[in-house]
Amino acid sequence: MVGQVIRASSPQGRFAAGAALLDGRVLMGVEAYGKHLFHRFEGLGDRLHVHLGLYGTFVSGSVPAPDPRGALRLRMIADGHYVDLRGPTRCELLTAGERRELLARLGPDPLRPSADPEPARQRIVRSKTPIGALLMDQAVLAGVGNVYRAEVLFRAGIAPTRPGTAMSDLEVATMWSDLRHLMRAGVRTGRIVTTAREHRDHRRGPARDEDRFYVYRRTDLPCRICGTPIRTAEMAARKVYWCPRCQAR
DNA sequence: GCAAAATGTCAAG
DNA sequence: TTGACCTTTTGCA
Repeated sequence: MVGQVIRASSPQGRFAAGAALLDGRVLMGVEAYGKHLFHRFEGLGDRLHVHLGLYGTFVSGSVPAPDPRGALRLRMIADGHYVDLRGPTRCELLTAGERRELLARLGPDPLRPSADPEPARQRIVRSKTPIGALLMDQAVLAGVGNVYRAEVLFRAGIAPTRPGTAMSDLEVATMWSDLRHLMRAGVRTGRIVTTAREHRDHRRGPARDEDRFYVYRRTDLPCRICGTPIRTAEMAARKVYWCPRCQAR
């Protein structure tokens, strides 16, 4: 929709004032930092800031858009397409200063080509906090969530409970490049798949849903590598999953 | 029909 | 660390 005049509305009403400000403006660009999305509009200093949170979703399609149903926070229409936003934890207009403050609280985002992992490495190796909690901290790394935390630790063979201080520089560097690789694949395909082809039951074609992860949401199921039942526990307010044998270190 | 869970964050204590 | 919040889907009765 970039370059198009956007028709914006908030059928639910919670973002009615904001939508009215956006309506009729040209969308100039859209950018993501970690889990935060920013839209820039012509002639408007503020930017639209969207954070989906746990259950926010964008749904898009070709016009005509279906009649608004349920709680539809924001609908944008341009160039024969609509984009519906439901359930976000944030949908607001931010001034340049507010945006700067928000970005200042974020660690490097593995998806951004220019990101420098060094600040993340320093925070990790200087912290006694478990690596499973550090990976969820957006001030350490921006964009990593509960799926990537569990999966990247499995792929590295590292227990989520390991303190940051017990992480080597090489292990941190390896996790960073693995996150970069996995998250880019996620952007490219629109879904998260962290299993190597040879570790899926069906090795040809796109991964089936139940084949996408090594440990995430696989409590008590056998580890794909060693058969040991996958364990789960709360860490950093979310459930973390790991294989007690493959991630014994 | 209702509870619980879900790729998350923040304020309060 | 806990509870609140945003909304939909799924599983159970």
